[in-house]
Amino acid sequence: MAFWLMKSEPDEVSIDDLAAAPDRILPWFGVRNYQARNFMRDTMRIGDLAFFYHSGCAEPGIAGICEVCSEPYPDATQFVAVDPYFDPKSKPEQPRWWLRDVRFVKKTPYLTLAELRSYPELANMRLLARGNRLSITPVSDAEWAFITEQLMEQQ
DNA sequence: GCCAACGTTGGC
DNA sequence: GCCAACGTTGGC
Repeated sequence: MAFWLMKSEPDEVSIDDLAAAPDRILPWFGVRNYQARNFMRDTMRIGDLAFFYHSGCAEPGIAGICEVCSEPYPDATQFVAVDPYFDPKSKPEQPRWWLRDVRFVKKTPYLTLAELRSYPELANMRLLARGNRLSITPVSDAEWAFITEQLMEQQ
């Protein structure tokens, strides 16, 4: 099993939105970056766990954990002409953008970006790399263990 | 295949 | 709202 970090703007889809969705499942729509798409389409497996990260908000940070729960399938928004994620170059017979569903696992203590940056154990975390903009990044076993066991279990 | 121009992300 | 960093596009 692999671990991931997936960014979402909470104004669009937050951890609470995922928790409130039918069956607590939502498609991870809107990814329009090839590297992030490849992670989602080719590398992820059902059962992988991901940090649900809130970006583009007053205090960005990890808000919870979700689980990859479907095989990849085409992102429907790419074909909808009035959709913000419409891609006129993508054809239904050869979709460019793929996604998977994720299922709510739990909310966690909110770990801000600033706090994450303060731990030497996370110095090499992809999220924290200079200029990183990727919306889906791998998380190492050690990083996952440190965050879930050391940072989220404290009272 | 190079690279300038442009658009986007995302923290601040 | 600003701007650094990065990805994509398209002319050559």
